[in-house]
Amino acid sequence: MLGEELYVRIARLHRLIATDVVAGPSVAQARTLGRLLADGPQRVSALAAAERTAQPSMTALVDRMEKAGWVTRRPDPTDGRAVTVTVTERGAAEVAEVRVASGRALDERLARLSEPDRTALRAALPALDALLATD
Amino acid sequence: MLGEELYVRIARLHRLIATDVVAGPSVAQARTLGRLLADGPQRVSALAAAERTAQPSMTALVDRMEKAGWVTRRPDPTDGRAVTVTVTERGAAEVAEVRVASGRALDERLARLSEPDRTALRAALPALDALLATD
DNA sequence: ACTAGTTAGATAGCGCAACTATGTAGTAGT
DNA sequence: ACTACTACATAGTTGCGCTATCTAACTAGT
Repeated sequence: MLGEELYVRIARLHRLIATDVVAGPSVAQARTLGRLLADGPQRVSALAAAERTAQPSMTALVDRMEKAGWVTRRPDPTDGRAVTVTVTERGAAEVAEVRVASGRALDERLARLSEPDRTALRAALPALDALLATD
Repeated sequence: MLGEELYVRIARLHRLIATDVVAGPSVAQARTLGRLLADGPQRVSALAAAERTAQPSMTALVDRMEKAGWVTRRPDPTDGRAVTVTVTERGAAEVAEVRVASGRALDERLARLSEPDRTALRAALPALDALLATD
């Protein structure tokens, strides 16, 4: 089955990219910052749902990113319970940097592959997106 | 750059498969059990190197798997310092089960994709392996 | 053979990321 | 106004990673 084949490879690849991260936001933080940059400021609960985590997990994640100065919490003017998480300029710069750095680490590995292999990976990107969209 | 594109998707996919895991070995444990099944009993340090973790991390991972009854530690007869980690029958059964289960969860998602998307993913498997082999 | 250095693994102690259960406000419905 | 629900925070646990350090055992050099 394809699922079984993919499962192991994704697990190992994740380990690979997590190891290559040197500084700045962790993988989970980069994931969340990326989401915030793509979709704009959001509530904690909306972020948690988007990232498929429990709400307390997201609260903690936002805590750490706020402490690092990458996001800010702002009270929602229309709802006193809600909090809006926004990426700061420093956060945006940081995520751009870590993306380039992690991308470069991966690119160095990709450079050692054959051209057909790289083509196959490039061709699989839309399929990966479709897979991620299955909710 | 391709690396940047892949980076984010792998991170999200990992989150996806980790969320789908219901019981049994975690992703890290399944990864290590799979390695042990593929390459046979190994020392802790060999496992750590293969899984790209620090040796104390692997000691802890083996601790948890040993407690769960999935592996055993045995003294190496030729080297008094070394320990050989072996998968138990229960461990082998468990990893087969979790692979099928996780594979199935992914397969359910894959079933919702288009045939060309599935073909593209299947075609990318060798490239993923090549990427994993870049050490 | 003895000492010095190296290697294998375990331990201690840390941080991050996830979870469940629960608490505390604020909002909304009747 | 009371009740129910919702949004977030807090407490406490677990898993997985790390570095620094310890002990025991092996290896080499004299």
